[in-house]
Amino acid sequence: MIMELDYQSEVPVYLQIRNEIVKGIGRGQIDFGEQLPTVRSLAADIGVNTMTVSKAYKLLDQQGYIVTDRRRGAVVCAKNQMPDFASNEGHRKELILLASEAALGGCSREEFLDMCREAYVET
Amino acid sequence: MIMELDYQSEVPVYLQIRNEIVKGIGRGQIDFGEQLPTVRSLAADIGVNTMTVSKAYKLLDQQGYIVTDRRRGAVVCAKNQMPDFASNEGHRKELILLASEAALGGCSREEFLDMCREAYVET
DNA sequence: CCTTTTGTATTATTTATTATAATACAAAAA
DNA sequence: TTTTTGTATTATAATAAATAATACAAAAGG
Repeated sequence: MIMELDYQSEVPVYLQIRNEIVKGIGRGQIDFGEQLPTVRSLAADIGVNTMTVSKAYKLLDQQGYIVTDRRRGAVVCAKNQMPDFASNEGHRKELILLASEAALGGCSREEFLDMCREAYVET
Repeated sequence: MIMELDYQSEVPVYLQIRNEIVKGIGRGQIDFGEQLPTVRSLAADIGVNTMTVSKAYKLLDQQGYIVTDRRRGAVVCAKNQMPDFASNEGHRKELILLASEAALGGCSREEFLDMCREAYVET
């Protein structure tokens, strides 16, 4: 599994792993129902501790992106079981902050929306 | 100065202060060129340590939102001096992650753009 | 049966971050 | 001269992040 990590980033590694997997599912590089690599193999691949990957998987499980099972490993949920976006108040607040920064940073509403449109990849 | 802080949040207090000020400027609640409260008064207002507010001001200064001066205090920059948004790669990556989560979470591209449009308040 | 594999729990340790506290400083303004 | 400004300093405490080594329960494969 390809995974771009930035060890200089202020974003913790386990969160970066979580984010990369979410983007992978969103882009279609990881399929719904697909079995993720085991924590041990992924940890070896990217050169981090087993528990760091486990922490990422646990978070993905808690957020409803995957189901982890001691016996079956980690499996991506079905499309219709993914966590709802519109009802997530945290995401709304993130968008408001980003939009504020955009407005201050010289982006008109339409320019901002163009960037948002570009960020959303149709599957 | 009104400031909503969540001490249960995983976002550090100094970052929340920074974010609230950026949103305040973006919403027009804080004017360009306006003098911000002193670190001591804001710290007393919201009940945190002086250095916590100082850290927020220092970050805002480094990012180009305000100018701090030992003698003149903290002053919001002019509109045309605000940090550029479109060229900020970090913001692009944030948008891509959000868009991925939106796509997985049942938001069509248009629904996602509606949320983005709603988040951007015209001044 | 036995071995392997699974995610995770546990314990210990190290490092970095966050926040508080009390003090101090340089320099402009009053 | 005194006050006010942001910030530097030093110390301390609490929390978070990452590593390390080990262990466990339970299913799967042989």
